Amino acid sequence: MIKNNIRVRFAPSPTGFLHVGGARTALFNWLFARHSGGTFILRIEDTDRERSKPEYEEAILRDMRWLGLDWDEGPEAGGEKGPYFQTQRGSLYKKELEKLIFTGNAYPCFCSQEELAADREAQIAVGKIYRYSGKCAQLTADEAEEKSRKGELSAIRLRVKEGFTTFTDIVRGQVTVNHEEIDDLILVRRDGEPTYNFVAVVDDALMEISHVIRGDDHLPNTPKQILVYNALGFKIPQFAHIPLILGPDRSPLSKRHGASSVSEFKRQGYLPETMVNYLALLGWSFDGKTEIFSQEELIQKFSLERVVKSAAAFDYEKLQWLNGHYLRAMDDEKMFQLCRDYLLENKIISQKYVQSEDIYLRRVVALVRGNLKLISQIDEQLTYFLNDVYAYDPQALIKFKTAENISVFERVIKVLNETDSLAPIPLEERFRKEAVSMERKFSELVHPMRLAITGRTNSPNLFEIMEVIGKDRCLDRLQRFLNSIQKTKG
RNA sequence: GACCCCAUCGUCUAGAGGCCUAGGACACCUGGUUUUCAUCCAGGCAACACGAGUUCGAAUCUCGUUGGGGUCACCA
Repeated sequence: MIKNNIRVRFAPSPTGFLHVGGARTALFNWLFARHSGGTFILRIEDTDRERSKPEYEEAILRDMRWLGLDWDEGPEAGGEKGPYFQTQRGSLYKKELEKLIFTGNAYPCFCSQEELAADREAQIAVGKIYRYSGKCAQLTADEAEEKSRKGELSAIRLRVKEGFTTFTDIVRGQVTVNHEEIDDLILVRRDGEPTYNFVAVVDDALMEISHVIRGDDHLPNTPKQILVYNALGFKIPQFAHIPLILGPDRSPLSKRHGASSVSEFKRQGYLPETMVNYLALLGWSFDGKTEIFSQEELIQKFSLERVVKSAAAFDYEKLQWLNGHYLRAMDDEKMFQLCRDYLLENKIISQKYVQSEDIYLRRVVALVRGNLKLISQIDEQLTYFLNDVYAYDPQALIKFKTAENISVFERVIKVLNETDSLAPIPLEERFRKEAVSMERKFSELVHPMRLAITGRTNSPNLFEIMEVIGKDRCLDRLQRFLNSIQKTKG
């Protein structure tokens, strides 16, 4: 496919799992790229060597793939503008830094951390806002050289002149910041490591990023970065800052609200199509009416102009409803595979059982799937299919374990014994007739039977269950229930 | 605290001066379908944060107040 000049990127730090906020940022970038025929780039911002871990990096790639967010350039994909790991781009930063020093847009700062800290405290004590004094900005080239010759270490700062920076954000509109609000920011630390606001700009510029789509939290960084773009002589990209995702209590979404990382949602039994659809709806809408979007429809309909400005609270209930929707729409084979994988992963059933009972399991899943909103709920739907001994619902037990039900169960067992085929429709017909002849309501027959055969008051179609479980097991279960009534009531 | 951003039902949102007695979805409530649950169907509850302007007319424009969020690092 021929790509145009639209290039966007998602740039996670491998310091943790992929958070839903990050996932949505990635999604919006991806949708924008796919919609416009542009290029989607994945860049790993791993310069925080203490917190970055390879396992997080792997997890992020895995979760991105699970969501279906494929990247055109980046780790494992390669690309012309690499490397795509910041830790491998040191020489590029060095080269750009030299440009800045040569043009006088950056200068060495010899102030020690202690000095700066003291300065800060002094200013705060007087009730002023802390700003770097600009002391080292005054140093002449000779003075600076003299200091370095004496072995004094320096950080490198950007020289910020007076004035205002204005930019137009695609979702926020025009934003203006007075340079008084901006310090002479550090570009390279005393230890030689470049800082985020410097490397992000260099990377975005060198990778020819046309649209920077990222979280709201970067909005205050943007004027600083524009200053760096200008100092470097690079073209400024378009910016689009998307609002943050909050928890149900409107504080930033975190683990204490429940699941907050993509892998956690996956583990709980959510589908990737659910996550993509829901995340797209969180902060974006098409017409305010349509709720269900396939990935193709999202690509076709997405636009940054329709991204909302305000932060959205994550609604776990709506997510679950959506998942139920996608689960219902799924074909039996895929549903079976997902359930089987879930049951195997959580060691609820063994590989051996899956192999020997393949047909049985398929029929069971097809039966109970109607009640699932999460794949993980398959577990508790399965109890009476996997075990012949199970607890009875206590309330229902009181209701149905009655002396008068003795004759009911005797009849039911007799009828079932005389029945050869358990095909659900004729079987139901047979019991309907039986209810009439017993002068009982059909439900008065079905409910006690359900309790005996499943242990519960609700289940899928009882007669389909009976067919799947088989005549012998059903008779055993009915007989066992009858015996227990006779023992206490007889 | 300073600076920046935001503000429509409980939640996600539609709404870009008259189409709004504010629409849709989740949740909730009622009824229907079903052997039960789930589904499905029908209906209901429920919001323009507040106060001043501008205007013939404001959810929509302006200002202020309040509330929420973000950022203020030699973290990313």
